Amino acid sequence: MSLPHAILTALLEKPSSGLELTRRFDRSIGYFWSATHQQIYRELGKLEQAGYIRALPAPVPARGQKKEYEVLPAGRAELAAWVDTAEDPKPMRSGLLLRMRAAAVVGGTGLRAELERHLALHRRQLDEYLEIETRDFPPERRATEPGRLRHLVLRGGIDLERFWVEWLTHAIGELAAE
Amino acid sequence: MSLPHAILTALLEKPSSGLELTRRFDRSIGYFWSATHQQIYRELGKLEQAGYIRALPAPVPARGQKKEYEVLPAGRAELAAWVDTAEDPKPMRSGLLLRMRAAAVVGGTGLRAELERHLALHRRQLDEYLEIETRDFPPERRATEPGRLRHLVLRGGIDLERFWVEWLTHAIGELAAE
DNA sequence: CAGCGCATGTAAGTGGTTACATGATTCA
DNA sequence: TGAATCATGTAACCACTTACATGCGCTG
Repeated sequence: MSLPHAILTALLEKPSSGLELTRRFDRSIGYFWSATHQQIYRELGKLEQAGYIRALPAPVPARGQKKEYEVLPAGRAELAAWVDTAEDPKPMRSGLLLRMRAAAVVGGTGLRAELERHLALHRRQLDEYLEIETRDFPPERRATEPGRLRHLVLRGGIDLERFWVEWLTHAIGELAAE
Repeated sequence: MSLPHAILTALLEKPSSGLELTRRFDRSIGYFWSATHQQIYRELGKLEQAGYIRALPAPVPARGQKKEYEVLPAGRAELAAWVDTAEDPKPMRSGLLLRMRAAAVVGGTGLRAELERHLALHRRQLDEYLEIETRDFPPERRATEPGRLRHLVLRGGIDLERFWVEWLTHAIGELAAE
């Protein structure tokens, strides 16, 4: 039940239309809470009905016309309340680990290549995060509010990708040593 | 679309009833592909219909009676084929990181406590994995088939929990330094 | 024989994915 | 004016979650 809160956060950072939100999800919030444009439009409708956001008055309201949304006080209050709720981490789900476990039972020749492929993908993601870090968080901005929290979030993404790169490298080495 | 393959893997490791599978998911395969008993029963029905598994002949087939399943050759073939397919890693989804990003916008007083809580949970999970490692994978078994792949999978779980513990510890330290 | 735990299931609801539909704008 | 692109939306489907229902077997 977190998509609406992801959208509220994004809209507070900057009022946007549905498609703009979609794009921003693709390269920012979506790194830890992804969403497609269909989800976003549906959710925008619900949030508007709930009185959490409103569409800025548009000259010609019609299908195919851009519609900008902004967060209302009730929406900000809802988000602030949600921030202070507790929620257990969801158990992880990794198709790759599952594949590996299955390979331990039935064998399989393509596993090595699949590990290499994932390694390349995670390396690319790591590089992307590191670029964002040097661009948006120069050392002097890292310790000051409100950048500190956002930098910690990015750090989480970076360290997670590093974990994958290291584990995959290790796994490939083990498989090669057969 | 991986639950059926998780079940096939588990059944190949050891033929089981639905409830036994549920329990084994809770403390083994479920660490990287969790499932509830409702999902498992439903999926067992589908797998049986597809001819991938069969129920071992029971003395009294009736509701409330235990039903053991075993994998048929077609099921093993399906699993072997699946192991050699490619699949991109799904973008991660973390409610905690989202909360943190929201806190950067609307503030929030409970974030610190929530981080501590998650830290405790991840520490406990890490300990559990480490116990499994010392119990099931003594050093001499780690390099030999077929334990090597399974040990790599466990290693993945361990390193992932270590990542969380380290990141959370760092984040809590940063927040304390206000 | 009542109550509890084991075991298998059904039903309804939610959230996310995939495929498609429609209107507006721009530009060759 | 027709094709490409921007922008908003609908519909069907699928996986997962939550709540509940039912029957068997053992034990007090």
